[in-house]
Amino acid sequence: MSSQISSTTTGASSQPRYAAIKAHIRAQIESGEWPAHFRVPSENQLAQDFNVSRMTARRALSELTDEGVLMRSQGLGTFVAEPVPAGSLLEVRNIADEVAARGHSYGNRILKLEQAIASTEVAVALGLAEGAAVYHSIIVHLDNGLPIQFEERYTNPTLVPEYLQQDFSAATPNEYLTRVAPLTEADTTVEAIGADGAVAEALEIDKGSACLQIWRRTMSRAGTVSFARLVHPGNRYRLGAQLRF
Amino acid sequence: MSSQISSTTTGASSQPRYAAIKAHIRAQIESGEWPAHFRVPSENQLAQDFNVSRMTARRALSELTDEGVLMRSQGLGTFVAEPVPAGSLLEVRNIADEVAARGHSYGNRILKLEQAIASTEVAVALGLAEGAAVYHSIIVHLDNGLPIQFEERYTNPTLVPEYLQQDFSAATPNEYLTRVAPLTEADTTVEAIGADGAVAEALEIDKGSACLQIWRRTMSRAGTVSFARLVHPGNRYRLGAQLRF
DNA sequence: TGTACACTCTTGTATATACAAGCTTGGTTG
DNA sequence: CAACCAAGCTTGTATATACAAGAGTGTACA
Repeated sequence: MSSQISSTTTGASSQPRYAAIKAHIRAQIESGEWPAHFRVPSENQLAQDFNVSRMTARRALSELTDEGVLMRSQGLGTFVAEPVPAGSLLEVRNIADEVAARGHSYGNRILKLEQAIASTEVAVALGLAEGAAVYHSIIVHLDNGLPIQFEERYTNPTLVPEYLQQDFSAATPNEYLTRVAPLTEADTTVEAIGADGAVAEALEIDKGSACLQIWRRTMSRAGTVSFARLVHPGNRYRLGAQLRF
Repeated sequence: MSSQISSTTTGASSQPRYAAIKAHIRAQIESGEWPAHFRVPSENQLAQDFNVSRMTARRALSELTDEGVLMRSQGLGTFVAEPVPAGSLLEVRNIADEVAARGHSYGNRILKLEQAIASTEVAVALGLAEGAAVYHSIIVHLDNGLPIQFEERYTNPTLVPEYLQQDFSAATPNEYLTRVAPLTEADTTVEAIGADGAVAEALEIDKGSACLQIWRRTMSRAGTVSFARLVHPGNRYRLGAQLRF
């Protein structure tokens, strides 16, 4: 075949060729032509359609995947990703409820559930003495099987002595804590970070990829109940907050 | 030349080869061996050192660049990026001061400065009637010449009638507004978004790449002064907030 | 009937090669 | 001395090719 449209060697007159392919795919998605879960043409198909090599078509698909627009899986194909879900910061809502509200299935993986010794930072946050015993849990929350939150939590054992005995596959820590110690106040800190090793592995993303990290200290009438670090993959979450000061 | 260490064709026994190169570079940076602005070995050099092709070495460098670890520029080389600067959400600080506090040079580009008609959304935010006249400005703020904030702002002309006459290359809108209408309150919303076309162009990043977007409505005793949308490239900014409720 | 195997399509990794284009350096020339 | 130009480095784009590995399909054989 084939037309051999213009120059064989590139030249990059103005924009690279893979950009045109990316733009085309984006347009199809934005116009609604290709809905979520739609199967995108294969690398070879795109290469043929746009008269470029497979590696060039591949680059377009790879970049869109990095940007969260597409999802790929070896042997199956490339698919339009779901739009990023939106979560709320202000209401300290249960992540399981958020997922359910989207009509998705909720799941979690309990990576750690133990008693530990408070570091200086944790002790200060919980209002305990350094070296005091605290409960430490690490849980990954799943939305349709896909990790969307890494939760590392330190809990005050004097206020919630039965924390370690809970079945967190049934009710999330947040749900349990708000039930046994109704919260009156919370400090929250938001930042954008690159995933470290442990987080990257747990969330099944590349080390260093962008995440939203939330630090939250929840307080009840009796004192500081819990100190949590919540990390969301940037690609799979969106976060809104109304702050007032 | 060459050793031809093992198999010519890949095999991908466990981890891809570019991962080893990425890990090596990360290790050098984390150990402090390669400080910010350090010039990383070239693609050809790495290819030789690790006994891979240039394209494989290139992949390692490209991915680390996407992740914000490195910076590349054609003709010059590849360099270790500065750690992402941290900004504050709570204190509504002047972006110029933030930049100066880091010892960097501040600059800006004024893309738009005009009178406009309030859309429904803007009218509601500013407490004006739909269709009322508002001042509209778009400014890009630069840190050492690199765009770090896209600021789109709607200002209430009844409270700040001389807004359009200001020289915003000398004092940022924020600085001017806090001087003429001391703020008493602010609503802020934070979310992670993919850059749209206009933002991507202004911030010199790829369309769709991750950004922190802040909506902020500032109020003074006399009423709502201004409604701003601030977009930071995720790679070049970090944001902290203490929320309380 | 049912299991195993081969075939085919997909994405993933890796290489060798070519040329484009940006920046620095050094030499040549006016 | 200054201006210009060529050489040599860098990264950026593009191709053709090869093999690896995951997933589905269908056929042949026990």
